[in-house]
Amino acid sequence: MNDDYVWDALVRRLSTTSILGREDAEAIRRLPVTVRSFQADQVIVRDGDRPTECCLVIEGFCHRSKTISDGGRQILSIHIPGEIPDLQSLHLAVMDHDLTTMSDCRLGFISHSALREMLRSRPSLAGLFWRDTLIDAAMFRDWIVNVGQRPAVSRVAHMLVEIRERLRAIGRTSGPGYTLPMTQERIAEAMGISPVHANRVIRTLREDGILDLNRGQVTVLDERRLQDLADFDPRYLHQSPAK
DNA sequence: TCATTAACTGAGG
DNA sequence: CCTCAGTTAATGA
Repeated sequence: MNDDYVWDALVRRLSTTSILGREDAEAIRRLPVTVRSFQADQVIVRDGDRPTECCLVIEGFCHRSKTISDGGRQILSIHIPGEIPDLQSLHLAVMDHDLTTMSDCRLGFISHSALREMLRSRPSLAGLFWRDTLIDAAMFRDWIVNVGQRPAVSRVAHMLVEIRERLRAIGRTSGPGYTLPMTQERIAEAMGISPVHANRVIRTLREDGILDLNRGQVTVLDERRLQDLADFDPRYLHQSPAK
């Protein structure tokens, strides 16, 4: 049940953002986990739920979102393997947003009690998970700035660069492109623009020879201009351990 | 279902 | 007047 691959992305990610000792890594790998497969667009945890376990993304992409009364949905964050998007449910009893799969996913569920026990007995890991939560908050701040201040073309460019850098950190991409299973409608929901405008923005990126986005396949055509447009400073990802 | 495009509209600089 | 973006609607893959 504790197949190594389940934890690989998480251990790799934590080793990138923090200093993860061998014993701490082994303690993580000893956590009891239930692995389940999900299809795309399945709600994992719903706004208002009171979860008793946390969800580790093992394979696939998820997002967190909130829906307002008129049905409009804002995607708040995108999650890749090695992340625990609802870690907050460990300390906040009631979910204040939805967690949904964006692609077919393999997810690992870890009980709150097992996580609490591990964090109680290993203060170094408690500190490390705290740091992870703060990085999550830093990413939210960046997301707000992106959606609130940048023009739509930069917004999309910024998000695509961020996801690429995060995939790189866990060794899931290296070349000039990567796979991101998002429809234009979902990109629109993430960027706070209409689907039609998302389409226009993507066309602009393609026509300007900066980047192509085709059925979930991202291809970078001009790295320099993409960086310029994205206005991307990776500091907020905190991918190097604090000294 | 998802992507594409045109046409029109309005806000704001 | 120009750019950006929302809406509507038609059409294509």
